Amino acid sequence: MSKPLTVTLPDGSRRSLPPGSSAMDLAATLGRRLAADAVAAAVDGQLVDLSRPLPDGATVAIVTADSDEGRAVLRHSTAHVLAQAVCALWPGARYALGPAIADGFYYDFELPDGARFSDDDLVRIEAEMRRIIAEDQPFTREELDPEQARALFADQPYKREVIDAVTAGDPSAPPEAAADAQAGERLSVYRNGSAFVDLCRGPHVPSTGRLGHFALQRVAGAYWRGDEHRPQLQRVYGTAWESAEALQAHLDRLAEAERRDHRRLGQELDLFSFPAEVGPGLVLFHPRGGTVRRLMEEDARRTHERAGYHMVYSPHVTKQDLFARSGHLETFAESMYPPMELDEGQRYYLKPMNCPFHILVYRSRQRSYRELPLRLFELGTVYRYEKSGVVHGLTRVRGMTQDDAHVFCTREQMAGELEGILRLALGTLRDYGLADFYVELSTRPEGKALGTDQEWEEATAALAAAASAVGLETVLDEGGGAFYGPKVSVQVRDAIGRHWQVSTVQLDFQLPRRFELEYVGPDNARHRPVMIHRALFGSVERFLGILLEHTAGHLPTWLAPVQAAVLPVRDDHQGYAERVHSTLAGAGIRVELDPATEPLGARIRRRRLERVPYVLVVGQQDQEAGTVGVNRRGVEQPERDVPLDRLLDELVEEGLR
RNA sequence: GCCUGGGUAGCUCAGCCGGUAGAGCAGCGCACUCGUAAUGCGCAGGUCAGGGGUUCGAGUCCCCUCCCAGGCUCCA
Repeated sequence: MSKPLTVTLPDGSRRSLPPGSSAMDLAATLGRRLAADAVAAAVDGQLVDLSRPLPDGATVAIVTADSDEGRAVLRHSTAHVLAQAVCALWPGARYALGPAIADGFYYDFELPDGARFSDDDLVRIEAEMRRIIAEDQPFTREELDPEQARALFADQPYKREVIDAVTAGDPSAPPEAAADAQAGERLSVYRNGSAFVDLCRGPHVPSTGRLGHFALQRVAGAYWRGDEHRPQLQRVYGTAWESAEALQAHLDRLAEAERRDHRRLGQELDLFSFPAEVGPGLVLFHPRGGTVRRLMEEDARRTHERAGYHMVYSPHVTKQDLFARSGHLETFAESMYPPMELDEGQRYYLKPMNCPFHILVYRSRQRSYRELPLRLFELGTVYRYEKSGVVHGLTRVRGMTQDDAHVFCTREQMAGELEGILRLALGTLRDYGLADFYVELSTRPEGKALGTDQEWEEATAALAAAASAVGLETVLDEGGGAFYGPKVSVQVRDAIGRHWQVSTVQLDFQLPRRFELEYVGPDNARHRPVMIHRALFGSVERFLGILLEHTAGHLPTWLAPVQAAVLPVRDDHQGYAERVHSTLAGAGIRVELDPATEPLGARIRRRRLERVPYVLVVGQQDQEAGTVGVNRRGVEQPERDVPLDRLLDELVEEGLR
């Protein structure tokens, strides 16, 4: 008779169990519900199968499917079932890696004879997976030494490569599916059903019957181990959840993101388009989108002038020498449009950045310390030759306009300038209705960075200080800085929880040196200024895209291309409608009139779908009383008999800047 | 750049085994004059992304190019 074993639960209490008890046994003593929801256990912080015998004295937490860890186990187990199904349907298929990822899982395959998956195949695979799940096959763990594992996976070259990498202690071994083994140690495999076995660290759910709330989503090509020189495999993506409700909620979130897609809204609201005739990543702004953009740009100019910036302009093309001197041709050439040959071999480039021009403005004459900080601002249109596979709507384009500025200052002024810029950025973002931010601090990149360690440290510290001064949560992005300096960026969380990089602030000691910038100090000696690159929107186009997705097209009233529509109930109210229209238009409101050529309900519907903030209905009573019926965006019930003066005040207050 | 899947009317999409193009919405015309999310009838609208090939015949099959989507790689 061996002694009972004792384990500690997460709340600090202890339990005694018969010797050899597993986590599943423990869960059963804690409650039937818990046992039913359990998918794995955390033993001393290590995730293991529920069936694993518990060591005496361990701290044990039961992991349920509705936790992040539990969902990861669920998803990984579902990925195994996916591979099992594919192997059943395509005998001879090779399977590579199949980890859990955010919201789901994937598995990479190489099918016999170069076969490929189609959408119909997804349906077949899913049916086979449901069959496997219905059989409630147990997942069983086995441990093998490397030689046994190689023999077991003799026909699976990708698995053998993983075994070799893991047993060799290769640090580049794929962590997502690697067996948790050191060189020379045993490897674990998991079996379920009679035919399927996969190299895997685990843990897994006890049996396939625990799975089922999943959906296969799409197929995609993916390079083996992310290397574009290696074979490209067929990847199947899916999502899996702990319950039908959680799965449905996720699918609803995806549908909501689809409805908010700025490319779709851009078309529906007639804001912009990307005609094939123009080229990928190149935007055409229509009148309404043009209005929004004009308002954003006017607002940006006003804000920057108030903050002590000077407006400058620079050309779209320039000679090669300028970008050679700035270093862009060395470090950025891949993203530049090819040059034009002009004037007996002189090469001109489309500009991918504005900074060299602003530097030349600075350098156009001698500068005194009394002029610093000198802040030069430009809505600068730049062109970048983004790879064809990466352009995406307004958020990744080949031609864009940055709200770009360069601040030239002394080292002493640097900290104050950085903090001021961050405050300006946050104020601007709040004006657009964005409220949930954090700051990301990007440090020195590997390899390609210019400058001394000491400069990088000083610059990074200055940025960190500014970030903490504005009181925002800061996340470190190791090695994410530009080649010429570290970066602080403001990340925005949008209405459906995604985050986007918007404002960026970069410190630069390099360009002032390359261009030999100077100012004359109070000591009458020449000094080198520091340069700060910064953009608040990032690019106007991209920011508009983010804003459209965040607001689902309900731009703040001050940005709405049409702020109000006036709808006469019948033809004989047309005269009064025209007076309402001209009153609002005269006050600077963007207002349109919809004559009574179709039923009122149809006109209201159209304007609501257009997201017009104020839909104004005027009829007999209004005409007699000098009032309007007001439909406010987002409000179901209209408000009747609103005096025109009162409405005008409201519109001016909300709609004008 | 790579992989896969796409491109049919302004938009969303149907179009079977190759037999010569269809719907809804939008547009235009006429009628309707209406108090809160789609009035009715009619008309027009197409180089089926572009080019080449196979075929008696191609939206449909094959090849090339362009563009789009989702991934992969990249993202100063």
